[in-house]
Order: sequence, then C-alpha cells, then structure tokens
Amino acid sequence: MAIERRPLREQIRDELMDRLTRGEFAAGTDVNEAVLAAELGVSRTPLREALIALAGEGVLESSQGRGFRFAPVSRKEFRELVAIVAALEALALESSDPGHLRTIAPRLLDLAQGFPDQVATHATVDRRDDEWHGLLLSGCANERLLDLLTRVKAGMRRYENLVVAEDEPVARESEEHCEIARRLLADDLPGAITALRANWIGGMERMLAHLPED
Amino acid sequence: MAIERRPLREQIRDELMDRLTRGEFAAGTDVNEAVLAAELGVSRTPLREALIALAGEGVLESSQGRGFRFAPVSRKEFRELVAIVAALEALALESSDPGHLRTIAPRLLDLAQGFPDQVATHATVDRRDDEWHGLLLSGCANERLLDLLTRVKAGMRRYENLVVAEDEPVARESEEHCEIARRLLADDLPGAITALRANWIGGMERMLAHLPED
DNA sequence: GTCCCGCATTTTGTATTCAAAATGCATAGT
DNA sequence: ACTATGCATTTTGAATACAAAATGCGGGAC
Repeated sequence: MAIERRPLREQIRDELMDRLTRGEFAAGTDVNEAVLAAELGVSRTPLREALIALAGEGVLESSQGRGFRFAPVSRKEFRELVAIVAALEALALESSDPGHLRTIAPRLLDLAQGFPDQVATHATVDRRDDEWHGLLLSGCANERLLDLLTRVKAGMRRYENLVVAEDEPVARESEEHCEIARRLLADDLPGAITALRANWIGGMERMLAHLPED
Repeated sequence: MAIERRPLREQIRDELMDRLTRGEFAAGTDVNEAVLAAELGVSRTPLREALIALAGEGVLESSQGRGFRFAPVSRKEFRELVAIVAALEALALESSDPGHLRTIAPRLLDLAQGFPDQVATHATVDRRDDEWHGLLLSGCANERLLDLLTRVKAGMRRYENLVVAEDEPVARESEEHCEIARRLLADDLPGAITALRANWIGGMERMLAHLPED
C-alpha cells in the first residue's frame, strides 16, 4: 500500500475541487477560512495555500482585507473559457502524432457510442466526457499544454452543475464525438480539428440555452 | 498619492519576477525560504504564498519535503510555451474588434519601425516587444484570455535573458511586426493572424539558434 | 424616524513557533 | 579503500499567536 505523502495544500485543493464539483459551494460566496479549516481538520496555513493556488486557476477571487470568495459565474466568462479551451485542444490535436491518433480512433468511436441510452447523472456524463477528451489528447507531447488545459478546465468546473443533463444535448455530444473519431479514422486531421472546435462551441451553446441570464 | 495597499504575497511575487527577469536566479537552483525571506524583509508565510502562486505559473517547481526550485529550462519546454502563446494570441486577435484593430494599426506600424537603429539592451528590447504585443491585443474583450496570456508569458520570462540581443534578429522582429501592422491596415485579419503566428515561430527559432543544447 | 459616528467583534494578513523530514558528515565495519 | 549506518544540522511543512483591517451593531444627534 502506497502511503500518502503529498503536501496538505494539494490534498486540500483536490478536496475543495471535489466539493465544488458536487455543488457544495455557491458562486460568489465568501470563504470563511477558520470555519473551512476546522471543517477539513487542518490549520489555516495549508488551507490558505490551497486557496491561493485555486485563485490562480480562476476558481476563486481575492481582495485585500476581504479574503477569498468563489468566483461569480457569467455567460460572458463561460464563453471566454470555452473559446480558450477549444483553441488549446485544437492546438493539442494539431501537434499530436498522427500515427497515435489513428491507433486510438477506434476506441474513441467506441467510447462515443457506448452506453448512450443509459440514464446518467450529470456527474457521470461529465466524467465520461473528460475521459473521452483525455484519451483524445493522450498523444499530445506538449506537456505544458496539457497542464494548462487541466488548469483552465478546473476553472470551468463551476459551470458544470449549473444545468441539468438532458437527453437531447447528451445525444448531440455523443454524435459530435463520433464525428471527430470518424475523421481521425479517415486520417482527416484538419477535419477532426474543425469538428472538435464545433463540438466545444456546440456544447457551449447547449449549455447557454439552459443558463439563466446574468 | 495612492498609498500601496496590496497583499505582501503579491508584492513579493512581482519582486521575484523582477529579479528573475534581471537574471538573478539561475534555473534549476533551490529556493532557501529563510534566506530569501530575510533578504526581502518579510516572514516566510507571505513568501511561501508568493512561491505557490509562481509555481502555478510554471516559474517554480516544488516537491514534497524539498521545497521550491526555479524550474529548469529546456528547448523542448520553450517550444511548447511558444506554441501555446502563438495559439492564444492568434485567438485573441481573431476575437478582437476589427474596427479597433484598424484604429491601432498605424500606431503599431510606428512602434514597429521606431528606433530600430538604437543600440538597445536586452531588457529594453523585451519591454518594447511586450508593449507592442500589448497594444496589438488591446482590443480583445476576452479578459480570461488576456489573463491567461500574461500568466503563460510570465512562465516564459526565464528564457528571455538566456541569449544576448543581436542586431539581425531584432531587425527581423521589427520587420515581422511591420508586416502584421500592414495586414491590419489592409483589413486582412486572417493574414495578420498568419503573420503573427510566423512571428512567434520565427522568434522562437532565432532564440533556439542561440540557446545551448540541453 | 433616520443618519452618522464610535466601539466591540469578527476575519483576514503576517509573524512566530513547533514538528517532521531531508541533508551531510563522521565513524565503524567489511 | 569503500560502503553503510547513525547522529547532528538544516530546511521544509504545518500550527499557533499576534496585529491590523473590515464588519456589524448600538446609541446619540438632528
């Protein structure tokens, strides 16, 4: 058994991201350091270190004397984040090894088609989506890019549980993933990149349709 | 007079970035927290907070029990960072208001042509380059994107003083900026974006030519 | 009744202290 | 001579203590 030897700040960061994904923190609300630290069973020091790291990812904001608060959400920011992620994933795909892409294409197709009928919670859908995109980018050798992507995506997690999963959007998502996989199977990298961009933009619009006005 | 009221961690972060730009920290060397804190006249707490923020930007690395060290440099990482910045600036330009771009185009041309003959230190060249790119992106409404760009560029600062400024590369840089500005003047946004990408890639190759093998 | 001022309380920002892990050196054993 | 082991020292990681700023409430002036 591998005993856990990671800095508390990292464990705390992960735990906070988990709770955020579970919808335990409302956007725009203040963080009370003493309360949260007690709740987590740690002191304020490593908690603050985790908060600072999360602020660097855009999950939190801070202002002098007023501490940290969960960053408010807005349709504008969501659009901005999607545009960024779309561009970065496109770059990642563009700089991937074509041979590797051909290899994983069948698996991508399988995953995209698999279990489309099952009733799925929102969390399940998101996890499967992450997994799919993770596999898609598994051939990207640009480590800094992959790092950056995970950080930007962390900043997007706040938006995930703002809408409920519906059948039609999930089906569309699945169809778009199939399309990308088919392009890769056909060795059509530019087409796959275009389809990937469309997937992000389409997913964004589907979410925006269900998000309340600011 | 506006008195300074920012958290120490931010002032420390900026100071460390300044010193890094001045070449005071060698890549790969460890940070001794106690020594550095004493040198800056602060306690270890806000210093560590600044170090964590910088680690989030890729300037520093950390490992359990061994503290922080300035991230080592490599040709591979430099290429990765340039690819990222090129893609992000291209996106920023793409999503800028065309009207605004037309407005600033003459000024961009001026700046690109201005003072090309003057003998310039490396720091001066870099500052002018930053200024130019800043103006180029001034019409981008995507705030998250601009934020991200400054953070990624901070991670690139480690490479700036690894080579000495030479006449020929600086002239090329100037010429490429002119080219971008001319495209904007001609309302040729796609052309400007292509030229911008070429500018980053070209600049990268000019630097790589003078960087030692890993 | 409403607005403003001042004090008590809460909360953040920073310093200090304590604990645990890593490093380096000296020594003993082969 | 070289390696391994144990101890002293250094350095990091985390908790606690302290200081300063912000918040909220109550009383008084108008």
